[in-house]
Amino acid sequence: MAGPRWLDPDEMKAWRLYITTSVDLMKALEDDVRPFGLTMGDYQLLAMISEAPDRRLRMCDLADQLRLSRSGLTRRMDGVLSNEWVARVQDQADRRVAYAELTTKGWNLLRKVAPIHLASVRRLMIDHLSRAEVKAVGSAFEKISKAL
Amino acid sequence: MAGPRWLDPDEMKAWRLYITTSVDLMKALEDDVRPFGLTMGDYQLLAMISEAPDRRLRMCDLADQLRLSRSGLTRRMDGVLSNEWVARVQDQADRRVAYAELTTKGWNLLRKVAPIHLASVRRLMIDHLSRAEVKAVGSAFEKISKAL
DNA sequence: CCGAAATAGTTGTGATCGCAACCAATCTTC
DNA sequence: GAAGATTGGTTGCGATCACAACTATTTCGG
Repeated sequence: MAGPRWLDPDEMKAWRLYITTSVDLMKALEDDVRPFGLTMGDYQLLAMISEAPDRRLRMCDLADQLRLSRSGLTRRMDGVLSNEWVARVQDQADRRVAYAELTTKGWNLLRKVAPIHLASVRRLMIDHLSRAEVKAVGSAFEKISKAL
Repeated sequence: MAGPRWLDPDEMKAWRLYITTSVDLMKALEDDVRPFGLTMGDYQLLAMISEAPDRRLRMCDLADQLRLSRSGLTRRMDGVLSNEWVARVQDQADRRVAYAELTTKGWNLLRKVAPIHLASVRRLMIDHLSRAEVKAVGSAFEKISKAL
């Protein structure tokens, strides 16, 4: 085991706190959207579509952005379709393609939930950080993301 | 919607990159332990036990540290038990209690995999960050963790 | 001490999600 | 323009995990 350098205390601290806290943080965010009948998965799906032109997105692109497999997205759509937050629209030009389109009902729900979710993100994370920490977290994950 | 303050660009960047990159990062770490027949869940379980006195831990404490429900841990144990990486040891004093104890086989596996996993953490995350960013990530998640 | 409450762990059930296999539509190549 | 490759999406299946209900053991109040 001529192995790689071990992690020094700062590195170990960053790594461990990041890993364990991330799980807790996600559960806390989940708790805050549950009263609206949403999971974080649903919320992120709605939010993602809402930012696309015409509030619609190809299934394919949606899956990529949500980091879901195609089959994973198909199953997640079941829920938001039956709740009529999202409608399925078949593309006329390329008949393989389906769009996920936010309904008025979905849009209204999102407008209601987004401020609550935003407040959660502040309360649980952002508001505890100094300006420097916010910037450092941003640049750190930007670098990690680019390297992936 | 007299709502809370929106996120400014730095805050939004930190939040979004953190959320999306975390998913990708976890998948990449998963890929690196898979060749050893391990999931990250298994790895974290083995690592957690290995650091406890006598390399054994009460099921209960293990579940808390791994952020698993009790039933979740019971099911996860199935895998590591059948692979004989961990043994189940009943407490004689309190017969409700079971310990998860790392076997020699499990310990040998962990010694082999740990350096590879460590190298992954460096390659995928730590080595891309400046010293200041490492410290900032550590202190940021420490604050978030304490607030939870 | 004895019954009630608390604690440790497992099992039934249902949700989520990935992989492999599949079907359908489009594009490519000769 | 037809065969083969590629792309978009769904379905069968298995893995993971949480919640609720359950059993077994221990602890506590009176």
